[in-house]
This record gives sequence, C-alpha cells and structure tokens, in this order.
Amino acid sequence: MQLNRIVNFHKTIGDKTRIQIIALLKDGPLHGQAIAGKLGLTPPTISYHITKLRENDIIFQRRDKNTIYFHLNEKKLELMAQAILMIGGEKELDPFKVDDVEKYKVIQNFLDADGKLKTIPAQRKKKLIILEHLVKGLEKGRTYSEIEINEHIKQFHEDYATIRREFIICQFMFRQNGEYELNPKEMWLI
Amino acid sequence: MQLNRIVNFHKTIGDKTRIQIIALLKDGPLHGQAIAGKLGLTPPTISYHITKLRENDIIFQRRDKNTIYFHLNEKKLELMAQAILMIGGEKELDPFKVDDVEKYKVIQNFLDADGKLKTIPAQRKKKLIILEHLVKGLEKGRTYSEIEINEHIKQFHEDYATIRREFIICQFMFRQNGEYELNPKEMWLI
DNA sequence: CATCTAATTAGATTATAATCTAATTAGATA
DNA sequence: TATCTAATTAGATTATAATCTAATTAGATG
Repeated sequence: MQLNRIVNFHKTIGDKTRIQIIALLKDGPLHGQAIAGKLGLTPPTISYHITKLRENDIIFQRRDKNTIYFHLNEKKLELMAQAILMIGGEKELDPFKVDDVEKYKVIQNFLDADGKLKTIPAQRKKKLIILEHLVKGLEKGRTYSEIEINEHIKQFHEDYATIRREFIICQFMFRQNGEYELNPKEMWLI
Repeated sequence: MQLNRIVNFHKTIGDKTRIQIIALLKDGPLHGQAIAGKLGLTPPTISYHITKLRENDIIFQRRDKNTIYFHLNEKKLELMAQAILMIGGEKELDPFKVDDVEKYKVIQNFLDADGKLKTIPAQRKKKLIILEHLVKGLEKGRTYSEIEINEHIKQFHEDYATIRREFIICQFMFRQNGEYELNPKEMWLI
C-alpha cells in the first residue's frame, strides 16, 4: 500500500534526532559513535534511529574493519520529495513496484555480512532490487570511467563485468563514448 | 529554527489519518463531518487532526453559513517537498523569513471571525503574510481576468483595487495584457 | 584464542500522540 | 430569543515512540 510507504517515510523524518542525523550525513558518511558524540546521545539510541532510517532506505552502510559507516541515500530523499505531491493520485501501475521491507529482505538474502554479493539474483525483480542497491553511493549527474565503475562494483563482487553490463541493460546507467553515467530517472521500483 | 519547521511538517504528515485527509482534500474542499464520515472517525478526532494540519499551514478554511470547508494548501506541499532536499544547508538568509506560528498569529489579528480582512497591515512583513493568505485558493499556472481577481478579493475586503495592486507590487501576481497570473515562485516568506 | 572495539538487542522508563465520550461554544435561522 | 447544526474543547484512556543502562554479539587483531 503506497499510503503506508508515504506515512512511514514522513514519520521517520518527522523526528528531530533523525533529521539531525540526516543533516550530519549530508557532509559525508560517519560511524555510530561519531554521530552519538555529535548529538549528545548514547550509541544504542543512535542504533535505534539508524534502524528506522535504514528500514526506510534513507541511509545505507559500508563496513571498514570494525567500523560501520553510515551513508545518506540522497536519491531516496529526492524521490520522496516528489511523492508528497502525488498523495491521493496513486495508481499502483507497475508490477515491479515493491516496498522497502521487501527490498530489505532481498538485500539481506543476497549480501553476506560484509555487504558482499553472494550471487546475482536470477529473478528480474530481485535482480533490480540488488542493482539498485549497488548503485547507491554513485553520484547522479557525474560521469565515471569504466575503471571507476569496475572498482565500485568490486566492493561487492568479483565479476564486475557482468554487473556493469546489467547496469546498462536494466538502465541503471548509460554509457556514452566510454563514460558511464547514472540514469537520472530513478523510479525503478517505486 | 528551520529544523523545527521541517520536523513539525513531517511529523504532521507522518500520520495515516492526516495523509488520508490530505488525499480527500486533493479532490476539493470538504467540511468536518464529511471527513469524519469518510474516514470512520468522530468529529472531535477530525478537529484534532485539522488543528495540526492548520498549524502547519497545510490546510486553510472558509466558512459558508454554519459549515466550515477545509481546503488543501497545495502550495505548502510543493514548498516543503523542496525543503527536504535542503536539510543541513540552512542559511537563514532572508530577514522576512517567518514561521507558521507567527503567520498564524498575524492572520488571527487581521482577519475577523468571518475571515474578512479588518485592515491592511502597514508593516511590510505583516502585509506579506496577509497577502500570502489572500492568494491561497488561487491556482498556480492559471490566468484570471481582472473581474475574477476582484471577486476573489471581495471575499475578504471591499477595497479590491488596493489589494489587487498590492498583489502586483509585492509580486504575488503578474499582469500581462489584462490577465492576472500567480507568481509560480512562491518562496516569499519561507 | 583472548581481548579489544563498535554495534546491536533486551528490558525498563518516560514522554508523546491518537482517539473516544461528554460538555461547550459559535453561528444561523425560525 | 429559542433552537438547530457544526465545530471545538476538556478530560480520560490507550497506543506509540524515544531514550537510557546493562547485557550481548560480531569482527579485528595481538
């Protein structure tokens, strides 16, 4: 139900602590203790809020040794900014529409604890969810060389060539004279 | 504090009942009992939610005899949709920036119980708040004849000519060969 | 494998928020 | 002015949510 998605998103960002976390992450990723320190709250409290933000796909995370860095998913904010205007006009047109809980489950299933991709999903819908996850962190409107894309993908999977091809086939990215760029239209699964 | 404004806005629309009210009002104004009926809730509950929506300038109201019709302030939704993206980048640049509580007070002071304008404020800031209030209900992107604008203003005040002129001077509207149109940029007081 | 660091979960407490019924207010009209 | 209609306020109840301390888990590293 589209309505619940919108309600949950706004309930999530309708909290001072969580807006502060978003504001902090605007300037780049941070780990939990850093956030707790800056906001004068305890790590469990931050965990609590981070969980809500993550469940709503507003942040994602990358581990570096013992430390988990939280990143803002700016794309989601842009997307939901638009969604306010569509309240009441929901049509549920796209069969590939999927909610955040479902996305979350698929991501859990296909990534191991390191955030490495175990296998590439065969089912189209699941594959789209995973590809969407893998382009998080790439900037919209910026061009990348093939080498940069390969490096980015290698964080998740050895077989960068296949995944790079999937990015193009599924239109998450465009290639133009050897340069890669994110598809600015990012409504794939919403 | 800009942060609180954003938090309150999202807290307000982060509620299923209130999103449903917004969705209903997308199709045109309704009175309290009608909303209560459609949502299966009691009038006091609707009053409670309406108060929150009104405090955040998401709806406004017009009385017709005994019945108060609630209207959606679509401009506010568009405005706040943009605001999500500016979290963390607040500068507080404009001295005419003003919060919803302040607006609300000014509107209370200058309008009588019927919603009629008692006097036109002399102070610029207050005048802007009132003019902004008076253009609520006009559609963006649509053109109006002078007669239509006059009629619209007469709902609030006899001296439509002065107010019509203020709309132009303060750039709430543009005039082009006898037709009037709302200024699509509507960030006046935010 | 013992230990360190960072994050999360469990459980309790406190603070907010949503909803109802009953009482009250405000305006319209016979 | 008496009465009707619609909306709001008061007060109580119940449900959610935010935060803490203490305990636990997961990885990294000597």
